[in-house]
Amino acid sequence: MPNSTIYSIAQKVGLSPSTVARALRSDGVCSEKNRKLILETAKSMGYAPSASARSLRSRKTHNIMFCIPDLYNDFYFGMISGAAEVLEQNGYFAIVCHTASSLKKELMMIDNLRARVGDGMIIVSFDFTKPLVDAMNSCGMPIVTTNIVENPPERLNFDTVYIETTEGIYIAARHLIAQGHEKIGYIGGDVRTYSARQRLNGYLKAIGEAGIARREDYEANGGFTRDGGFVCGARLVSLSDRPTAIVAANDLMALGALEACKAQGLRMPADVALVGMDDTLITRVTNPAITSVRMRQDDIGHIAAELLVQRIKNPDKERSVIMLTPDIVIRESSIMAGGNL
Amino acid sequence: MPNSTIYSIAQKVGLSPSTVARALRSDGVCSEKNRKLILETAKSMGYAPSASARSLRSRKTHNIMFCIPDLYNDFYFGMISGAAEVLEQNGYFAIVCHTASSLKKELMMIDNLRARVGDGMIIVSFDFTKPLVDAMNSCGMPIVTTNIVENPPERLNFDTVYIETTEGIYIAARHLIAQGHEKIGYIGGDVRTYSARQRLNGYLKAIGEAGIARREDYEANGGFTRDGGFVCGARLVSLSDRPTAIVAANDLMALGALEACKAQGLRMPADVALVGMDDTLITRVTNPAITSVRMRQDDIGHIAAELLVQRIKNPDKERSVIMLTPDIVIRESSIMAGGNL
DNA sequence: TTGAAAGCGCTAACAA
DNA sequence: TTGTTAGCGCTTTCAA
Repeated sequence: MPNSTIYSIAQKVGLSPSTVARALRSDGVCSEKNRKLILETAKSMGYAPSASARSLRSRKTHNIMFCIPDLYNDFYFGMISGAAEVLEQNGYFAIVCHTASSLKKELMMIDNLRARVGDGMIIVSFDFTKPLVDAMNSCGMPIVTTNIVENPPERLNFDTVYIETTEGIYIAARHLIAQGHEKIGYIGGDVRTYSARQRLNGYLKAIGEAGIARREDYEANGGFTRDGGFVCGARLVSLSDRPTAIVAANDLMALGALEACKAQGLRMPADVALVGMDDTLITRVTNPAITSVRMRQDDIGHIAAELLVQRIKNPDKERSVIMLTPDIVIRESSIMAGGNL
Repeated sequence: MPNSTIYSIAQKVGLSPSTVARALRSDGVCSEKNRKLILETAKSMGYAPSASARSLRSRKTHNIMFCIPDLYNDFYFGMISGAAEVLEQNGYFAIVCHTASSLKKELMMIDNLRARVGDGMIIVSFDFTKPLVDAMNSCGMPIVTTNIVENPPERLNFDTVYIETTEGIYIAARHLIAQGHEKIGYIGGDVRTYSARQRLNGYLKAIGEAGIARREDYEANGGFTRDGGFVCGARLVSLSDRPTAIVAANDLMALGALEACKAQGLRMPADVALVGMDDTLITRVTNPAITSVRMRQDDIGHIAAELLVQRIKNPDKERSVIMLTPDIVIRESSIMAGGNL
């Protein structure tokens, strides 16, 4: 059906193609009489402008590619909708691309960007390895990342908005300390990864500042999985000198830890208090609901989109790096009064 | 950076643009020597083919638009990945479009499809109202829906793959009946909606077949929300003649019902058995884990993609309507042995 | 206010 | 195997 063009319309109404084109765009100059005629004719002929012809000529697609490593994770929803909102306001359309954390796909997306599938890209990735960073750097198109690159080359050609992970865990631990806890266990990840080190540092900083001595037996590596959280949680709470509170470096591990506590018949938060991280749906479903650190996904999306729009308008502007600070959403798992199993 | 074209490359290597174009496409005929030269030159010049030029000329984008009403719902993940897999195998790239259940956005997406942003569309929508169905019908592009249209006009121009909702609830109730339950409560939705009526019918069919009399006080409208499930669940289990099992028409309501049972100190499944629907993540997080009807999202995605690919290859083929039958994933909430609170 | 003409970068005949 | 040519449908000068 959509096979009519400005030419076929022009022929039908007896005007030139350029007049038709002008009439069709809201901004183009055209007499009211002709515009009305043209619009009606276009409609009756089922006219739809060709996106490729338009963007070939105008060098604009009005699309923004939004690359997500894992759609199966509600962590990214807020980011997507935060960004989409801003993008729409600026006349862009967000194309969500699922990269499944695969470098190959990520590189493919960069190629698509270079092929002008979109006018710019927001990319979320677990690890910005050298090949990816190089591809992004040399691609010559506006890109915004939502993580900081750990060992960046001397010059990065893209903007970044990120949230302080270290601070997030710090806040979680501080919250527990403020509740009077002094024996605080920590379930994190493999410290060979940057992200896991950042988080552990947040924990260490908080207990250090509170004058609490570090205890190796209070630290565990749960691998960011629910099972890992369960195993580590079980181990922590079966220590003879049991921690009275646990910080888990993500909600999945917090869930595992919660289950471990229940399995051992411990009341939460009365016997063990718990804080997770990411503020995902899980935290609202468990019983007790889990206090969690909110990583401000919506703000990240918002700001990423704004940075991108600015960059498209002004490709030569200085690189922006914006840091956000997390906050904590307090639920039943960490509050002394009114807890139940 | 990606500003080199086949012309600039042709000039540099001293060959014609068409030779360059042929060399660049893997299928094009070209001497090995020249191809090598061209490929190297293209790489050194940072060449990236223009997606819009290519698709303007070839009338193909190799994109498929995948419209989802609610990204904040893991129900659709399986569908997306199931479809993406098939699409990728066929050389297509899935563009995920978030319509947020808004008719306006859905119509916008149809317009984008008509503008050839993609070669076809898979659309998931809560309600295929007349304006939407009309737009899809007259758009002249390949479309696949994953729901059945309730009151279709005489002729539909798109393929459909859907899952029998009625059957899903039927299976859920049958499962409970097979466990020996005779007092089975039902938490559904507003029967003014098609989907809620379908589900209720599944429940009625199952108990009818089992010779169990219908009891109005065993049927509740939970509005498909967690809170609704809680209220209805609480009401059901406080009946003097308490049901020993509950079918909830989605997992959110099942969660609410589970919480209501716990709140009343009832053991699950010993005192009350429970089955939900949709097999979302929730079911694995609760304690006990909730038995749920799996709506075979991955298969739906798979088949939708296959139907679409076929339709693109052969636009004139007969309309296909494929019906899938749900199955049930049995977890702790409905099995007599080994249940705990 | 309208029209003519050129060209965005590619593909696809066809000819050499 | 390579080159020539003619568009795909639009936007964008420039001229009328």
